[in-house]
Amino acid sequence: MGLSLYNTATHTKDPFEPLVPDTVGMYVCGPTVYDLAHIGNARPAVVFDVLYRLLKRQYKNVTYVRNITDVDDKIIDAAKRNDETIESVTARTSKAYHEDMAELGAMQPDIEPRATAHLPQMIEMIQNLIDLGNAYEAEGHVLFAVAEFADYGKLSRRNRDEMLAGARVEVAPYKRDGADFVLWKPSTDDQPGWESPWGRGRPGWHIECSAMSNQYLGKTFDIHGGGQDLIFPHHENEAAQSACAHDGAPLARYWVHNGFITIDGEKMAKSVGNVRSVRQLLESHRGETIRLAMLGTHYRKGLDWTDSALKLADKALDKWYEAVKDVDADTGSADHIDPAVDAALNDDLNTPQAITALHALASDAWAGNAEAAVKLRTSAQLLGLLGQDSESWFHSHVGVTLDETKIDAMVEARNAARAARDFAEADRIRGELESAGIALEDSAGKTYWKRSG
RNA sequence: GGCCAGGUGGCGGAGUGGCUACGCAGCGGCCUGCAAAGCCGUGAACACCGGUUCGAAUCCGGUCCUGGCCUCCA
Repeated sequence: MGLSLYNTATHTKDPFEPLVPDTVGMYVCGPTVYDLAHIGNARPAVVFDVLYRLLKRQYKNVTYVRNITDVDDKIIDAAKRNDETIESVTARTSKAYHEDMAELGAMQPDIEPRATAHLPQMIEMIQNLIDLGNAYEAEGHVLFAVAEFADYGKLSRRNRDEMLAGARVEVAPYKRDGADFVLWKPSTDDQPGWESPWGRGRPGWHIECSAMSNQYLGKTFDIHGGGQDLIFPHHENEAAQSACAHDGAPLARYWVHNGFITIDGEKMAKSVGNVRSVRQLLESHRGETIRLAMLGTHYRKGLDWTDSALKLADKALDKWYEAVKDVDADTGSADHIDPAVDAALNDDLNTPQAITALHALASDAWAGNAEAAVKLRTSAQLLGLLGQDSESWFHSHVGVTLDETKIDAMVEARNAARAARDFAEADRIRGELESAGIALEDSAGKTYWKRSG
């Protein structure tokens, strides 16, 4: 079963063939580190993590690059606002990003380049574009000359005339063409800056991805991913710069974009005041629950984030962890992967379909099919789920108030009461645990407890 | 205004021509000291109007509605 991916460049689901056999390069636009990651930042991290896991299974050499943008005006603003240095803002928020993504079960990319560590490469590429006549210097800025690149607008399917007609911002007077965009801009003394042939300044937003992807993955690589909002202008501009700098070689072969998240049907935005940080969600939900809730909708669709979706995910995980109770967490062997899960994922990452197949396995496992339980464990791990022991899943919860030794003692006391047929006492203990958020389950001679609510 | 996605049962969510997923919730039952979980059974949908076809949620045309982008944004 071969992988196919919906390619924004062709608008069709295309069979995936790497440029070099057995070798895949994937570049995903990572966070601008100026604030805590919100769930919109988390979606691509989780979606491309699933793709990464899938690719690693099928190809020998997979290189996953996800950048960290640590030079940006939003960072400058945040530093001013918090009366904090820029380095402190970027160090603090990228650390938080790593912690939060790890909680969601997202693996670290192979390479995580930082923009500020690649200034020489960016400057070189910009100079190269000037030399080739694709960029020009004007009032301390360097601008990309859109008119010199015939394919500009192809990826995002828009033409320059329409864009200019719809433009809602003043066009800077030094631009030759209203659509020209900044490769380099001057910095004032209180802004971060680097020496360059055009004076002290800093890079425009798009150039870092072109320079860094070139360094780690080469002129043309296989998969370029990110959120849908990046198609224009970010990816359009990256593609234009890179193609011009590389004699027309296309930047990426498959462009993969995830859809947006809304909150209770509304756009998530600072102006609406409904931005949910991952950190905040982790206060009341386990990371794995958030991850499953995210994978419950196909990645290209809009995802409405609601409490009921989280409850659904939590419930499903309870059921699955119960079904794989007797299967070690690290049983994973490719032989046990369910073909239906595999097929669903290979079909443009159809995670909802894969989840359906997991439900079917859980049913079989519940019916006593031990092989199905093993398959459930190993197949779920393709989606980065069911990676922990069932007991630690059930016992883990946020806001723990009772310690486990005490719970175990109470469970024992209750079982003693049950054995003595003192059901009033047994129920009293059950009630006490319940009000502390602990649910008991008597099954097959053993009593399990788990966190509820 | 331009471009791009969508509109599926009470809710979530797959499905590109026929076999009417799946999960949650509901209803009836089995099981259980109680409970939970599980199991069996069950009702319920394809925005609207035309068209193509033996047959359409699925293809074509139109209408209405929703979201995103066009400016920083995952």
